[in-house]
Amino acid sequence: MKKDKEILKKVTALKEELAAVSEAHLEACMNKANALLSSLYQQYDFTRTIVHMDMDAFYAAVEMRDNPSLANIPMAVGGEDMLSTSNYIARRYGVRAAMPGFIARKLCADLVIVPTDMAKYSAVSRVIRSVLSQYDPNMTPLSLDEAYMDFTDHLVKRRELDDQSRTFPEFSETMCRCEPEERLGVVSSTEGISSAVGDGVADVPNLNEDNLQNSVATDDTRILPSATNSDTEPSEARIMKDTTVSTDTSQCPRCNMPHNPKRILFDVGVEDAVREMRHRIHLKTRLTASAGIAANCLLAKICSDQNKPNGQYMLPFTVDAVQDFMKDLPVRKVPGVGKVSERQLAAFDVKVCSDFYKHRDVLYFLYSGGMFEYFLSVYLGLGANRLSKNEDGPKSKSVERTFRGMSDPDQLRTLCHELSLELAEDLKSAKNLQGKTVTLKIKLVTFEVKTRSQSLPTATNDGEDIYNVANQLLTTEMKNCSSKPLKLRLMGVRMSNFTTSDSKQQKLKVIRDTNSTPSDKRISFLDKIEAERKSEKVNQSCNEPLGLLAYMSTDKPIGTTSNISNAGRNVSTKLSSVWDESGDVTTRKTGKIIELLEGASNTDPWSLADSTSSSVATIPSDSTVKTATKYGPLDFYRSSKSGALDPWAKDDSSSLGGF
DNA sequence: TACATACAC
DNA sequence: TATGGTGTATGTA
Repeated sequence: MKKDKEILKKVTALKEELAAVSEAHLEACMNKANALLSSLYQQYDFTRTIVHMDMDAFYAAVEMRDNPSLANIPMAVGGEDMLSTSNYIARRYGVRAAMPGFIARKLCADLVIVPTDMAKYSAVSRVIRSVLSQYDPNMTPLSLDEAYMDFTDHLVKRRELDDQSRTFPEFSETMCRCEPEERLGVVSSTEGISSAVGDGVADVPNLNEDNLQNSVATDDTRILPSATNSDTEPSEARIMKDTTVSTDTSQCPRCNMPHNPKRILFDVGVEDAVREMRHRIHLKTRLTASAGIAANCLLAKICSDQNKPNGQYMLPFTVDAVQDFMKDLPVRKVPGVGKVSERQLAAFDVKVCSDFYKHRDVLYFLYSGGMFEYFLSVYLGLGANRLSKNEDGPKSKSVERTFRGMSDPDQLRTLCHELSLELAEDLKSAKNLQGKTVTLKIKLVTFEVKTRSQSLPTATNDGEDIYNVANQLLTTEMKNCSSKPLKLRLMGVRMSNFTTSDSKQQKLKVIRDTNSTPSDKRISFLDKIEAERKSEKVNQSCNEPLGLLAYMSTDKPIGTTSNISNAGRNVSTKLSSVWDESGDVTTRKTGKIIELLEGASNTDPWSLADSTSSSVATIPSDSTVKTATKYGPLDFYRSSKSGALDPWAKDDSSSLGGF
């Protein structure tokens, strides 16, 4: 409603812009687009076979599995405030994920809402992943219930597998569904599996089939008809007619259920491989999955949605098939095109992917280069066909909480403190991550969202450090709109800009000192820094430009920008935070850290010009400069005898910040 | 770097 | 009866 208006406003603005543009300009846009198109066209690559698998209504399916009374009624998983997912019955009423519970109830009065149990879903997810890994050890999960796999290598190996390795028991609730684990010749670690069992998947008889003589009953094996087209049928439907039921009623020693004499043999082709994978997920979890098979991730992902639930779809590996498939695909199905983009694009008559082509001149004009290229590549059906290796840790960590309108500053501060401490704990348990950028997020009662961030010169994960920054940002915000009360419905704290083993990140270190600090203390602080560096196992050479951090005491607020001139060169700096003797961040309102990123000279005095006060300060020439040749940055501090010469004394004589 | 948006799950 | 939490990417300034 209100959102719609904003989108509309943006669209009309864009339309006006478009109307004002000359035809010649649009023609130029068309030419550019065509040029890009022909270069993109070169990029087709059908050498890999990518599979995207997606569990059907995952959370809801798990809950239905574990509580059969939920199986035939509309239900959803989540809270009254927000649903995570709904089962297919509830979907018929329009009940969807990301829908608040009270709206869902309006749509479906009988809706049963089951609370989320992430621990359980994680456990199930581990079991699923153990299956997926056997088809691609480098499988990359997108979430608990979704993953990409590159089947290329498996398909090669698969041709060498004997029938037995491609044979699995039929699914039956009341019979043994165990299978030998290593039959595909892929060593699978069973640790994850065994820990998952008992945890969250107690209902699955026994998933921990380490190996076993639970071999295949070959006489009763059904051969799948070789699949020629995309499969929409549930795998059970493929089981062949009636066969004599075996008289083998021996029990499985692991799950204590009778062996199922009925077996399914899966073929060596791609589609059977994927059907087999889905079947094995079903055997192990009693849950169904859908899958897409295509030449790249983009297509595979779109395809997995095609025959959902409990189906799969393969897009043939030819340019024609791909283009034909994309032609009529609604843009909304494209990953990355959400509600807003859909509306926006629709306003310019772009509804299906071929419209990306049809209106390429207009789109070229309207969108950024990156977005435009994405649109065209989507139109062509191009996408990554190597799975990214997920090797970098998280790029940010955050904690946020929604509550009922709150405006009391003390309460807000308390909350901010709690969030900061929580975040700190998260960071510590996440490989002791340390970050430099703290972001405060607030959502007003009006649903307006604001983020305010501030970067520190050094990384931290200390709760109080984080709070100091977050609270500073919060205070600024509260002051900033003091006319109104600043009523919030959400507050969040995020840390980003994590320190990596990159030399870049370790370029700068802080040296600080006060004149009240005896020199031994100063030295111990230097030692501390030194020790820190050693512990970070740095062995970078000194190719970086010399850097320096100086400390100055002031009452300027954080965020004040200053210009420092170093040998005639201006370097813009920003007041960011204050350290005490131990190097810990303590105060936020007084003090100043100045970073000089380049051009440090270790002999000349530095002159400092504060842009806000126009005052000029000069570092006395008796300053002592230390060079840390091994690590790159220049360490700089002044000898103890600063005295009256200290140019910064005028800023705050009480805590005279000497070097 | 700071901020707003959009998006996915 | 009143709309979540976590994380990523991108555009823009």
